[in-house]
Amino acid sequence: MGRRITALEVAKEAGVSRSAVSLVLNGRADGFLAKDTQERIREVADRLGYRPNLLAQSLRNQRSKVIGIMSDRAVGGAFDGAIIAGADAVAREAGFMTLAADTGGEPEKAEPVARLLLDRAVEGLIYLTVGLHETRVVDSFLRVPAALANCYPTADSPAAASLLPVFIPDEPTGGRVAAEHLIALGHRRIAFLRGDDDSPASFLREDAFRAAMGNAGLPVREEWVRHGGFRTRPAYAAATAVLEGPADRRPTAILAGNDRAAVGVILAAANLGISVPADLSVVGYDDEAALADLMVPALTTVALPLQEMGRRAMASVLARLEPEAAPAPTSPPAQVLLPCPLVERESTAPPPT
Amino acid sequence: MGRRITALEVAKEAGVSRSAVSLVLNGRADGFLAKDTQERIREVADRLGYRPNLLAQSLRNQRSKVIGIMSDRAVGGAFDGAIIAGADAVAREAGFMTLAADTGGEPEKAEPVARLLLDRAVEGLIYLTVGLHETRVVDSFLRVPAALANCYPTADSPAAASLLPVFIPDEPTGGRVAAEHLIALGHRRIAFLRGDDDSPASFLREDAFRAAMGNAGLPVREEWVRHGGFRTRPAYAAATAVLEGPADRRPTAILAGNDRAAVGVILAAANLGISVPADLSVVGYDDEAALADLMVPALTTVALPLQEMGRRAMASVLARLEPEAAPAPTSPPAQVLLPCPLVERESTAPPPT
DNA sequence: TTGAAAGCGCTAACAT
DNA sequence: ATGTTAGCGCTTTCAA
Repeated sequence: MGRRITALEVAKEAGVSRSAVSLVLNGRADGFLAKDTQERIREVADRLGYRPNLLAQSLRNQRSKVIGIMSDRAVGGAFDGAIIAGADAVAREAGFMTLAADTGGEPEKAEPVARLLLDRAVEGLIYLTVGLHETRVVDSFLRVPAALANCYPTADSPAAASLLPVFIPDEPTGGRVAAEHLIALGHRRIAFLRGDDDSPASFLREDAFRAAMGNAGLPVREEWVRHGGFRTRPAYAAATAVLEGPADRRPTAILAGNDRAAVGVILAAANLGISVPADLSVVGYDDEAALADLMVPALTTVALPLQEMGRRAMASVLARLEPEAAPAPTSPPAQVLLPCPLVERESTAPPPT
Repeated sequence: MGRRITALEVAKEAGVSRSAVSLVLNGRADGFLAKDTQERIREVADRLGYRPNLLAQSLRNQRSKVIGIMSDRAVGGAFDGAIIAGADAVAREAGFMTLAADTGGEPEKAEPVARLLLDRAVEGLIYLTVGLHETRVVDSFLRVPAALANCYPTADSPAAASLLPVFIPDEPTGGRVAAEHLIALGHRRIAFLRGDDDSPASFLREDAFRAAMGNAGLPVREEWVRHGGFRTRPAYAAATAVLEGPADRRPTAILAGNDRAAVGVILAAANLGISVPADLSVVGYDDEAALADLMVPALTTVALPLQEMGRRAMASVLARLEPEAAPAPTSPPAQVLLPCPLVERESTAPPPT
């Protein structure tokens, strides 16, 4: 492992002082150093393959240019991955790197992990969760600019946590749009499969469904509003129950709790000989990568703004770090709802006549 | 943002020198400092909430305790995520953190990204790819202990790259095991859907299939060996073609190129009224999270050792960093094939009689 | 225009 | 058993 070139060596080789090197490489040399001296220094640095030691720079400048990202599950899932990707892109744009760590699903690890990140001198912190839910904000998050993505503070979080910017999906609108899509296609007999009970999104989506039906003057048949969960198998069972019976007495469309549940619905339909979308329209939720667009028929669904949550959370942190570069809105709203666009694919069509 | 406590402040408060603090906190104090002094220092450090600045430590010790992980695609997918998770777990175990970055799919970014990581003083480097394939190893990877996961060096890589430890799935064995599973169940009419042509895994799996059939004295029907790709839709079409015709003239089992293709097979079978696994057994490959175990019926598949590749790659790097702690095997083989275990679920059964 | 010097927070060899 | 000192690589006054 070859030793790295230091600024001092560049200075020697170029026959100048190491402050000269520093000045030139930081673009502060104009007016101090002769143009050709600057040029020579740059040339030598290049030739020697000089690269500044970012650790030393960080220490000296008290500025690490690193933002910490914490996830509540093992970093690596598709959901948190997309959020991190969004955050990372924005960070890199601004010359920052991201340092990611996860709590491995153990909430009590949040504080120690955050401290570890802080020990590495991260300048800001982002906490994100795989599914939308409440999170207890730990004290470390109040020590630097921070933001929450896909989650919001619990009531027992430190008081100041309520000031943290929160970026979450606009589930009410997403749920409404999904229902309205079906209604606009002409469906009147629409079933709703609610997701897991421990997710706030499940109820938000159900409420939105009911509201949309009400707005359209359509009745909600309670026997068609059932728990389907967030996984394929239970949804398969729920869909089978709803779909049994003659064609004129079953729903012509089903809104599933999420994409995995929608897969269960499609599989159940196939098993019953019901053709999607000719006889039954199916709408998922999440636009889960490598799932929704992978079904045959491809799944119409509502996309979660995963990347966008990451992007916005990072932007909000960065804005507080460099006020001049990206002036924050006068009074940033504590909670931002990001749109969940409908992604129309093949699994929805007008109802059979 | 509250200022952090430094070791000097702890020293003052405890009425000792800052070297005393350093010694105690690094466990080198025994024999130098009185027990009760040590105790007092620890107590004060705790009370003040002192935490060493890891940046300063890294600079001083020339030891950052950080390993860089590079991925060829946007960090966040399920495949690279699992590899990173494995690597990260091993790193954390050893008191290291990981700094992840990706090339965003642009090979020419590999070098600059690696340099960025090196500028942050990472002590080692791991390169991983989402799918198994060749990669041009960049020079930066030869400057520190490094390893490759799920990929191997191209011929035009620097000569020294051939010495890099490589951790890849044992596709030949995996493919063989999949075929033998079907054969052991009693299947004789087995079709094979090859994956994408640009993946070495596709051909490795096909060769393994042919070998297993040969070993069992079973004929390979060329019209049942077709290109199915790695995505659902083309596989759906290929499976439909293979499955048309009367039950006694079609295969009783299909080996798909990967799990997504297997989903296409299952969907195609459903569409043709062929029941899985009663009339047709289906085997996937990859054990893609949130896909294989999510189908109904759940997919029998061959698991890729994703986490294991990450784990082993990290262990290999760490071993060279701390020779005493984890003595490397005398002469580590340059290329390690990691087993791909069969995961038996519901989509396979004995053939119809 | 340049160079010397201080200091970011830490560790370790050395002197006391 | 304790304190002093030098230095990791860098930036930034300040004096020359």
